[in-house]
Amino acid sequence: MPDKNMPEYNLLDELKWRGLIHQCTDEDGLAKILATGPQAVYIGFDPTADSLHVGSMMQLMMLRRFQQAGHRPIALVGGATGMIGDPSGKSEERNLLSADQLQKNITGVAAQMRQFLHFHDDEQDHDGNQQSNGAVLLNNFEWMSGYSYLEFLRDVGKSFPVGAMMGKESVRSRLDSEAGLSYTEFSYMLLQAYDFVHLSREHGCLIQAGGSDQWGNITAGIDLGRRMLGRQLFGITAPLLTTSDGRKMGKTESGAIWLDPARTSPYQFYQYWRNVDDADVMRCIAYLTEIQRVEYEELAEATQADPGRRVAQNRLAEWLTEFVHGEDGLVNALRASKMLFGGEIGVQSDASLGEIFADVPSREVSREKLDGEGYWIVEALQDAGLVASGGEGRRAVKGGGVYVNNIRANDEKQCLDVSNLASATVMVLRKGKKNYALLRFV
RNA sequence: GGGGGUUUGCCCGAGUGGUUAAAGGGGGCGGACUGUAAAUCCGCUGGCUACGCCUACACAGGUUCGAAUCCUGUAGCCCCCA
Repeated sequence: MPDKNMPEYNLLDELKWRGLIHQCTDEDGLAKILATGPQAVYIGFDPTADSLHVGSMMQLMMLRRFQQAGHRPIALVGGATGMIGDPSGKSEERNLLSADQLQKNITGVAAQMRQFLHFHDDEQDHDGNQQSNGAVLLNNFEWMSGYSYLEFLRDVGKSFPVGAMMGKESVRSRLDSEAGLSYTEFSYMLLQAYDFVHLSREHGCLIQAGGSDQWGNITAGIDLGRRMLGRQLFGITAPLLTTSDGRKMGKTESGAIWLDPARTSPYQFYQYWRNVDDADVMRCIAYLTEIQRVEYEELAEATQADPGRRVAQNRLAEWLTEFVHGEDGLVNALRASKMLFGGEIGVQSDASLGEIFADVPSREVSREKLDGEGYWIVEALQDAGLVASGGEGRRAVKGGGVYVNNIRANDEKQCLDVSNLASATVMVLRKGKKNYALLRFV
């Protein structure tokens, strides 16, 4: 139950001002059932990796917002559907995952969801009311694996007009393309549609949310619900998180931004958000954070007035980093940012350097290199992996793009020795603005 | 099956038998400026044990003191005729 003492808060209004409603099957109907009491809401997650990335954050935050409004979120991981692969928005047939990999992915993803959702029914709220909207994690493999092909065709396939399937954008675009569409992928829609029916029947779930690319799958589920159960289901989609020029957010040249700190360190995560374009930052804040409307307006105004200060970017980066990686993660990210974008790196301890430069690639080099005539800087750059060849290294130094402990080195013949160490065993090399590498002398 | 054309560095694209490691552009990488931005401007952009050496203009051979540039063959792409 929603906390009676909380200020009355209308979920749909909240979603609306945040721009989170892209499409909705029956908004008035949805508003009505939301008003009647707690509802179960489901969003499906594709376990394609053992970590979620920022693309899934939208969906998780969506569930979280529902939960905060007193509703029960159902996070569905697609153990079964993941074996098939959703063709929506994909230009090619997907590789199927092995059962082992799938299990690993589900475990990893489920752990991350705890950051966003409360999974247990709380004992009682302070009015003594039973809190009963703990999130539920389900895996559709549970009900799909035992379903025989024949039964499925009789129960589900029978209620599925091919004409409607052919009309879906996801199918059509693939049929017209060269890549084509396999029967397996074509059938994906039936599985997801059936999930909705199953959840409706077993968990009383009437609402499915998702990204706008899920519209076709969601409406398929709604149709199936009407046919099989004679029940009115609802669908709501959020816009995709894209940049102002239409590219998906959360991707960099070097890959996706993950929630798992082992894949994307808090520092990288923080930096990604801090560098969001002015044109995109307010949308990110609305979509991904719980920053309230008043502050949102202030940030928008501040950005408009003086974009150079980047108050909105900083706030976004700090909010998200703390939310996903905790206070420690944020502190580390801030410390590393300060060091990496600051001036000269003075003498540090090995431990603190190691922590700050946790993301930075490091190589071990024999300490003897520093003896005698020293360690030629070009060779050091190569050993650190910052340049591919000696020639490139020389050019980089000549062009003024190489720094040792953040001090520019401009002599290509320079040799490094013990005095260039930033800590007992570590030297910090940098090429250009942001390319760091550590050398550990052992 | 016959005839013609084309093939250049990460990509596009110039190229005279002799400073051609190959014009120009794009991209990439540095630098300046800036907001750890965009735009702009500047430099670099085959390798090396480096004032020198090596490998490069589809591939293999040949003609030349000398070839990306001429000849022959092979392969890829394009066009025309049957």
